[in-house]
Amino acid sequence: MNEIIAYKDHNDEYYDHEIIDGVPIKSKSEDALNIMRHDMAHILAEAVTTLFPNAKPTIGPFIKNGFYYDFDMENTLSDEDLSKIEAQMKKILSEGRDFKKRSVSKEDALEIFKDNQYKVELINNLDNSAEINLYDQKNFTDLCKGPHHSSTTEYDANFKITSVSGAYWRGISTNKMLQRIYATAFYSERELNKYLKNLEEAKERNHRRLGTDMGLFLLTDLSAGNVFWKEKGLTLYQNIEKYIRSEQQKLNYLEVKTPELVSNELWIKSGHWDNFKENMFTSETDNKTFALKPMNCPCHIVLFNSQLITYKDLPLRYSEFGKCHRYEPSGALNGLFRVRGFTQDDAHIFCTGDQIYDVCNETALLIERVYKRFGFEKIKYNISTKPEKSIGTKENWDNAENQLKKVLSDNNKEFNILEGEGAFYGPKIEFTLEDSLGREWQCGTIQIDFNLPERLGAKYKDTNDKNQTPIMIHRAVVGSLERFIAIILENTNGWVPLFITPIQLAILPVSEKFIEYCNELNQQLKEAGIRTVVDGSDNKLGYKIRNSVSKKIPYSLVVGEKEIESKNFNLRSRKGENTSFAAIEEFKEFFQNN
RNA sequence: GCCGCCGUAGCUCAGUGGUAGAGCACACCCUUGGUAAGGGUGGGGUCGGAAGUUCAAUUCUUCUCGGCGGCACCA
Repeated sequence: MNEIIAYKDHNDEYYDHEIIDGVPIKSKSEDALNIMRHDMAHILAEAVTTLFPNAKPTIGPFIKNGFYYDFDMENTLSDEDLSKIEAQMKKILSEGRDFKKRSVSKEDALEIFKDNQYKVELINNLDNSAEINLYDQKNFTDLCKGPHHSSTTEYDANFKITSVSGAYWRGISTNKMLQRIYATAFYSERELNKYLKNLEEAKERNHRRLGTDMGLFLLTDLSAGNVFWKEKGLTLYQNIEKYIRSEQQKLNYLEVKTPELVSNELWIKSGHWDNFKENMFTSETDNKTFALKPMNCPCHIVLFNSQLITYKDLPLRYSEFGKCHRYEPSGALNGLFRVRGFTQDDAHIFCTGDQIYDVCNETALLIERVYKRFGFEKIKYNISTKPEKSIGTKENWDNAENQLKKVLSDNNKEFNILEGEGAFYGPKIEFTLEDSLGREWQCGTIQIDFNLPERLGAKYKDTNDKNQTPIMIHRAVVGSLERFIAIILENTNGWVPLFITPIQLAILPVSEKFIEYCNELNQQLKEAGIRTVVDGSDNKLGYKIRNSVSKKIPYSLVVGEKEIESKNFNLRSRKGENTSFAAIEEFKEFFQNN
């Protein structure tokens, strides 16, 4: 079967009829899958309205991996309700449904949906000249522009309701909250199961669980959204910091540390007080108002302004692992992904307009290098351009945008342009990495700023001894260290790269007799900079191995009579593979090089 | 902040209108062991917090704090 079921335009917008320059959508294609998912949304709506006649369907689009439908209804849906709905959907599918398109006048449409204020609102928002389409199926009619398959009998639909949650009507927080039913759907049961398994896997890899099991950090209600780092977690954190620092030093960054608590005088000047006062932690002391810094940039400009800077000093790169605090709404907090106290691997580079290319180029390469080192190979790039409301001249914007584009294209990177998505103060590149479960995380950013240096009075002397305002480039590589640690943990299921892992090697004495030898060995290895631990417990070897593997220690070293006699040591990987070393010195090298 | 669900031992979780239980972990004892769990004994919980209903609340109700899934937000 390869028939045409719909068309799409070049913005991937779907149409139920042929359009100029349209691309046909063949059955069973990726696009057809989306259409099938939208079909399923209608099936879901029929099931819900059958079981709950008072439920008012609102909108129900397809989304990545599935679809949802929002309903306004009296009773809140329980898990049992969801099972019932799922069963009802299966029943409907076994009967099969045809989707029949019908065009009606606005008056007729308003009459048909008169009991559903949401559909009425949608109809009233339609262009008066627009054709109003309905899709009829047995027991259900929806206002819908389509397209749909002509019948559910054209494919197998394997679906599962995954969750129910609240969602504002039209996504506006002052509107009524509706109940959104999420579901996933695929053609084959195999694909469905694969997807569900992936969801399970993601749950298993949850960084909160890993953090607890591995003894990395503590999250407690004593300070919601702030992390208590335990010694192992801090080791991880410091190793990440150390590596990024070493890379930055190669690029002549000047690492600084600015106060966490700063007078609101600075935030008023920078404009943050006006815009984000409600989201800042403040303190009244000595009749003055202070705020915990929500970002580092104004502080770096304070440092910049404290000295006489000339064109010879540019580009000037201030970096800081800056601890910032933002009052995030309670519902936004999410493990280490979204916290109130976080550390940015921040830097601000002051430069001239001519230096934008070089600075952004070195930064883009830095970001890529760092991601690779942490095991992320797939990176996506977006460039956000001038929004409607912005400051700075058109010329400056064009220059900056072109330089950003040139950086990426010169490095043979494909990128998307997000028109008008830039900040009001300048364009940016965003770096998004993809993890081993296919999830995407936006981490790095390079942002050009035409505003803040001017606003805070930053100046440098040019070759004519005239004062000029520098351009400032904000950049972050991993973004928030806290969040990045969560990403790394979930990406690797706790098997973080060897050079940052808190404990690299567990030394396992075969019996009590060898503990002393192991302790000496441990001391030697520690002095060589290897992070080791001795398991001197009264357990059998198999148990010790199991234990060190479950604590995510990547290597173990079994030490007994055999090893001590022969001086031949086997480094055991977590998978049980052994690498033989003729002397301890040899694997010092192994750890230092990995 | 909003909607829904949840909060019981260090961890994962069971359970009940009559003040609690398992597995793992931990301690001690036996075992001195060779590559993913040897055996025994034992300690440990104001059942998130406050108030209410009740003869009696961990269990029911309300409030509150926190967590999770979304929505909204994210300089």
